[in-house]
Amino acid sequence: MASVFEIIAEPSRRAILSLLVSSEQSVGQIERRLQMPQPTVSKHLRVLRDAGFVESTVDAQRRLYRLKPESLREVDAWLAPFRRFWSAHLDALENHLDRVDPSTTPTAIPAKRRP
Amino acid sequence: MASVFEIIAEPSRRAILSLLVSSEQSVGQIERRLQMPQPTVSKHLRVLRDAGFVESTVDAQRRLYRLKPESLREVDAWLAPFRRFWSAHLDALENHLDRVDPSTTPTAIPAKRRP
DNA sequence: CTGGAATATACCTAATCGGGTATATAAAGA
DNA sequence: TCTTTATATACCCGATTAGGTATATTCCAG
Repeated sequence: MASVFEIIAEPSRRAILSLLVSSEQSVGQIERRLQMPQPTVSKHLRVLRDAGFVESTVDAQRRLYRLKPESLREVDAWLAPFRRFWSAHLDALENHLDRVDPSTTPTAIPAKRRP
Repeated sequence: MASVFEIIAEPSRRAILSLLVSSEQSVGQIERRLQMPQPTVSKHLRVLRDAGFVESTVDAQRRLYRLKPESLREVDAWLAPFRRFWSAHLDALENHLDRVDPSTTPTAIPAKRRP
């Protein structure tokens, strides 16, 4: 299981992560709250732990899992260049780039917008 | 191909999206820039278009693809609750703990540390 | 030390997905 | 018209993966 993006592609894993936002939880609590079988929970937690999304401490027979959200920064960072698109003027870009000549390499990267 | 998260789980698709940040590109341009075979590019573009990540206009035989990044807002929104974790103060977490839903409270609540 | 609770893991299977190749379609140019 | 360019799609295949079931392990209670 390679990338951060593949980890959070799984709905159950996102649910687990979101659940852990509020507080740390034992496997059994996650199991009951998310209504999924225990082996499924454990398996996803294993993936999340290997990827550095969560960490666990031992509490008797229980394992308490808590969030370690540094990994999600990678997603946040990847998202950054796209934020400027939905933050404001998108239409000027669309209209102006309609006539781009694609015959040769389009190494020219247009800046955001030129007033 | 269901969720936004599954769409961007694919490295090639993320590469295409990142490439389109600078400007719209034809299929051939994407093919050359990312060094991937044309059917692969077309297939990923199809997925991205169906998911609303890109849109295309016809330019003679070419198709020009441009970003339509509204879909990525969903990722951004999902990420929001986690940002408070890596943005310094841990005490914001405790405010969040008040929002724990007690309706699905499991039978055994560990009395570890509850005020 | 025996039984039960909590968690992890091994195994199998079905479904999905991405890459590769070949081909279809459409438009431009000779 | 015939050819070339540009893109889309159909098909097959190998790899990955998530779910389900059963079992192993660990720890507490009696």
